[in-house]
Amino acid sequence: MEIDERKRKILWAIIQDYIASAEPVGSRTLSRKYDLGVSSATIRNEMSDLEEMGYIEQPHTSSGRIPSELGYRYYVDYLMEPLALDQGEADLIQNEIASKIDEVDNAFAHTASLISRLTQLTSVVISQNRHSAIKMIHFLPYHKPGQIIMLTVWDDGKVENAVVDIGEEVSAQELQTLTNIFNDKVGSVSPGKLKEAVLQEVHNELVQKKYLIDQLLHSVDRMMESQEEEAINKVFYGGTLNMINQPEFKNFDKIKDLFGVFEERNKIIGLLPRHYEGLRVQIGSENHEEVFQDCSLITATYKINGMPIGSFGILGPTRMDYRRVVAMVKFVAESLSFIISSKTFDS
Amino acid sequence: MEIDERKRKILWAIIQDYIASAEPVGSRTLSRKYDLGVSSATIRNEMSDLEEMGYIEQPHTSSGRIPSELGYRYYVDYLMEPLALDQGEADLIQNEIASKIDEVDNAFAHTASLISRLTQLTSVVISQNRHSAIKMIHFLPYHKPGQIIMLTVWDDGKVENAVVDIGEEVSAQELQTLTNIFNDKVGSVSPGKLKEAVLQEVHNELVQKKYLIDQLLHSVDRMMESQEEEAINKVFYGGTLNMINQPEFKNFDKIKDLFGVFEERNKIIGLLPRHYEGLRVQIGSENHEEVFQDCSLITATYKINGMPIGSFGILGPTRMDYRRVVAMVKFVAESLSFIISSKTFDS
DNA sequence: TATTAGCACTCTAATCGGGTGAGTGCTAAA
DNA sequence: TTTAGCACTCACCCGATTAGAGTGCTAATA
Repeated sequence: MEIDERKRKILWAIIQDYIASAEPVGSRTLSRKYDLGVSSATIRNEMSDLEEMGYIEQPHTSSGRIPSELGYRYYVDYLMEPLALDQGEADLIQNEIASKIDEVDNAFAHTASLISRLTQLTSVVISQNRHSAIKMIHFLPYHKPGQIIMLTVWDDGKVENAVVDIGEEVSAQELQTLTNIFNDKVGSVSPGKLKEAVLQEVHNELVQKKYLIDQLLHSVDRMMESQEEEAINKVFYGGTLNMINQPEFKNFDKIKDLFGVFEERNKIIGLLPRHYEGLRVQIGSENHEEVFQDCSLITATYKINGMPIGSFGILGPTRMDYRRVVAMVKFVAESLSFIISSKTFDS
Repeated sequence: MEIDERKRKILWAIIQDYIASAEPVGSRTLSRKYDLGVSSATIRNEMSDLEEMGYIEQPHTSSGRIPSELGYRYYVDYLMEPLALDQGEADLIQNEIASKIDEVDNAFAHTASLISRLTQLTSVVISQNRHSAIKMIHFLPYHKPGQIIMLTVWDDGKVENAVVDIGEEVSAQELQTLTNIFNDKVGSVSPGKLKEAVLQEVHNELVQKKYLIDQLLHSVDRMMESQEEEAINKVFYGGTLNMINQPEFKNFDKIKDLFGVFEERNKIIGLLPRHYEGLRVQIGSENHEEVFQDCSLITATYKINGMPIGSFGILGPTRMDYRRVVAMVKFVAESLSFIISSKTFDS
């Protein structure tokens, strides 16, 4: 059997109506509310066909039909005409991102919150801090004996500091010397070869400080490790509570499971795209997380100067307004890309 | 009317039973399960008295009785005998805190999570970072022109850094000079007088850098402000989802309101004690937050070297096991105080 | 041949009424 | 003062009934 124009129209109408009402849609409702030009009996026949083809299903005999996952998929791929975001909303989003961009984490958190307010769904931002390399190191005195401050500047512009134990007193002068030695090497040598390179430089009066230098090299290693760990993605949610309002989640166990997943940040990260750059619509069981069986997840990656560095997504019940949400996700990902790129252009 | 020994016993039994079962307690249940030495009819009479006195109430005629807030209050104040924490649990808690103490925030988060697992309730830690003063400042070169790194060491040992715009190129040499000037003053002068003191020092070749110095002073101010903002209490929750399991919260609106309050961190802060040092038991409407009308909140402050720096609390339905929770809160607050104090002894 | 009106049928959700059980309050006897 | 006994109340469960929305099928129609 083939899906002809009339079937398409009916499927479209069923999905429209179901998205709005969350109730199974019957043939009479369709013939009344949508201008299909045929009687409810004809619609019934067509619906019967659509059901056989798997696009819609009946919760029980003698109830109206609801879209199946396949139905939503067809809708998203072929029926849904693109929607331009309302200008007011677009401005709102861009302002929100732009005004908070100085504190990037802050910008993410606020964006997630704003989008969830606009959609009444749950939004999530994942920021994948990419690894970076050390560009400059400073060793500075600290007021506790046997400890110094190590300050590192990274090639993405980030500055980090740590207090490190070195077990002996070192004068400001010596720290300066060490700083110079490390800085000479750190920019020009690969991280693995730093140790070797630094040790080459150690001669004369510094030989007796061999132990100290080992300590420092060790601290640098640790700092790099901890940076890598931090680079593990950060997750920002907005409007998780909105899920409680969705009729498909009027069930305590579901809510509990859902919030449980929200708390396990790693799971969410696994569900959002990392490298894929386009827009992704995952419907129902297409996303492999049990609690999200009744959900759809629309995601896109955002980029800095063309390189994907994180993703943005909106989560809601499969019965969501795909048109609007898709437009929203696209726009947010683009705005994030644009604004973050423009801010870090000179890095 | 006076509350005599028998009434006390009956009230005690009612509360015990209700805490365990979450069901209204009837006179027959009491006479069967508790060895009160009188018939159910007598208990009925006594219960009638207790109700008149306001210690218990009836959800509806012909149901059993449940404790009123006054009843819980009486129980907590006069009936409940103290409970020693199970040794295994005590060890578990201390290990958890001790093993995570290097990252204080981490220790708080894990402690909250552990306690909520042990009690099946929600736990919350508030850490009030006290304000501190700058002890040392370094100005260092940054790789973007017109910007430098400002590194501040605070008198509680914390080290912070920030990249600041200064709008002009400054040599490493000049930065060193400025660092020296600022450092001379910053330790010895009150923050308000820093500006004055620094400017006094500015003569000769530095006069032409007046604008630069203004910029730096401004940055220092901003850093102090932002530190103060951060010093606003941090909140760590554990087991917020446990509230969903409580029969008194089998209601979507309540759950939603509750989680809404959890998200508004400031509200929680307002509910926990800041300066009060002992143990506080707030029952039902004793805590002035509408959503917590059916909750009790048991809190205690923890201290560093005798000075309260935060608080720990457990939130649950009014029908909670006060004996156990009180013991738990006491123990956690003491452990936090002890372990944190011992770690920061030399600060 | 495609469409439609009509009708019997199905299933859910809401409503109603009786029965059950836990519990109370009151009264009168111990 | 305590207790046994009894009438009464109320929530809750269960089954039957009904209303309503919707379907599938059939036969008539264009």
